[in-house]
Amino acid sequence: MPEKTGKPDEEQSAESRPRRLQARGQRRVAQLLEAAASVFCSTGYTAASTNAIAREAGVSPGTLYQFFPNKEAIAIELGDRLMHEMRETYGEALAPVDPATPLKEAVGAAVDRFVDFNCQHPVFFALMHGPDIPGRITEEHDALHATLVSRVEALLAGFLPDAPTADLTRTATVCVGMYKAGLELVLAHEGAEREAYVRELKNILFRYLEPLVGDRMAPSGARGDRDPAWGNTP
Amino acid sequence: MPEKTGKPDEEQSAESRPRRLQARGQRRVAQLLEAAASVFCSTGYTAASTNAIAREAGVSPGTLYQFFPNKEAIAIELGDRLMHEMRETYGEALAPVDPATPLKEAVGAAVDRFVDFNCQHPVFFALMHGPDIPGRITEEHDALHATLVSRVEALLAGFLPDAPTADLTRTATVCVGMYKAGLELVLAHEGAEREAYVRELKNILFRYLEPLVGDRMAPSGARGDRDPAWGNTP
DNA sequence: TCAGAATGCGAGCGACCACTCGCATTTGTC
DNA sequence: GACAAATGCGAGTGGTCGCTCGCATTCTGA
Repeated sequence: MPEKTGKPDEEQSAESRPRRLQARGQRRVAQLLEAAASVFCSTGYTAASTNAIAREAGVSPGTLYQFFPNKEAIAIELGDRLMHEMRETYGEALAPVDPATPLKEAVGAAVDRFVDFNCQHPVFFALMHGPDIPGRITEEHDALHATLVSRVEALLAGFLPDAPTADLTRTATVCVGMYKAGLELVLAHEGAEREAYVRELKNILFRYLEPLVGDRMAPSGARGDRDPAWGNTP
Repeated sequence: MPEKTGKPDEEQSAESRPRRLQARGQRRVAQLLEAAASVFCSTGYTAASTNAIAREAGVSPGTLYQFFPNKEAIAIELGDRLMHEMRETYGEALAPVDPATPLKEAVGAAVDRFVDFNCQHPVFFALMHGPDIPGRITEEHDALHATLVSRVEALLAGFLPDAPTADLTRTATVCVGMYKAGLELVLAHEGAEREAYVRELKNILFRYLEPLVGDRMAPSGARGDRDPAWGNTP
């Protein structure tokens, strides 16, 4: 629809933005993305209306469509920017794990990184876990998910070279699933309680993996040195 | 609503169903609920259109509204029937736990019960976890969630009488959250792989709780008798 | 047998939403 | 200053969806 008459000058397919964004335009785009993040966060993707996003940004619906060809493109641009910032902040390989680090610290560091990012960008969780989101976002989410799983799988393979691949994949999938569930709990609380849930998430993952990895990675000798169970302040 | 609350004089507020359902009508209701379950399962609540439900049931939209006042009522009736069947199957107190049973068996039995139910009624999960569902369903879900949390909390309190209430609540919340995430993984697989995920879910919960409960409930003596790690067939 | 209730239909209504169009205003560039 | 491009507006358009209405058919009970 956005393409006009069938003239042979084929620019980029269906680009609705002007060829060059002025400073004002870039400001508008940022403004609109911020508003979209807010609306997506509070109502989810499908329930968010483009008119509501425009209103939140203080512009008219027409202005919104001056910069985005459709509603999906807003979510995609938002997702792309978040993804980019994530990779930029935490390196190209998400949460690279050195096989020499003790399991406890590896888990703790990975959890801290991702929790930090999600706490600073709550819309990321909303976009990646909404059950209604459109195609492109789902692709990005699936890609991220696969990356996470295969990375955890690789870490586990270093500890368990003899384990069947199917078991490794399953364990990695479980880890990522538990991380997501824990992240939801973390984001649902604030302050000290949030920190407590972060600790519990680390406990979950560590205790799940510890018997698989074995004593090789246990920080001290006997397994009897039980964790303080409640409220071990890091 | 199958049971009519005893209102003496005034007509029930906005009751669209006929006063007495004939056999045909009861069949239609069951048919419509089954169709709704199918549509809700595949598209979620909000994306499911009443016309699609009617079409799936092989009736006209008007017929659907002969038996349900609105779309929400369909989901509510479905939720009520599932809730009722759940309580009927597993007893009024959901998964009642005898404080004398070992932790491992208690966790295993509870997980098995709920997994069985959710595998037989996949729409239950869809209804209870959709982010878009209307008020009444959310209330029911919250009630079920609170029941689960408080029940786990009570179980933990039996093992840890000295622990602060906030910690008990948090641990119970984590357990329920992990159970939900595990259930999602279980439902996403089939056959042998599904059973493997069930075992992993039990492992997750057991290993998380074991260090809290302590050796008191460990089945055998030394903690060195590690689980076979992979594929312990119960 | 027959009145009235229950069941069934499907076109259509109103509301909402993603998105468009014509036109006015501002900005960059020469 | 002049011109084009970029920006901005908001009523309007087409489509979907929840739901209604009038009317036809089938069943129940006396």
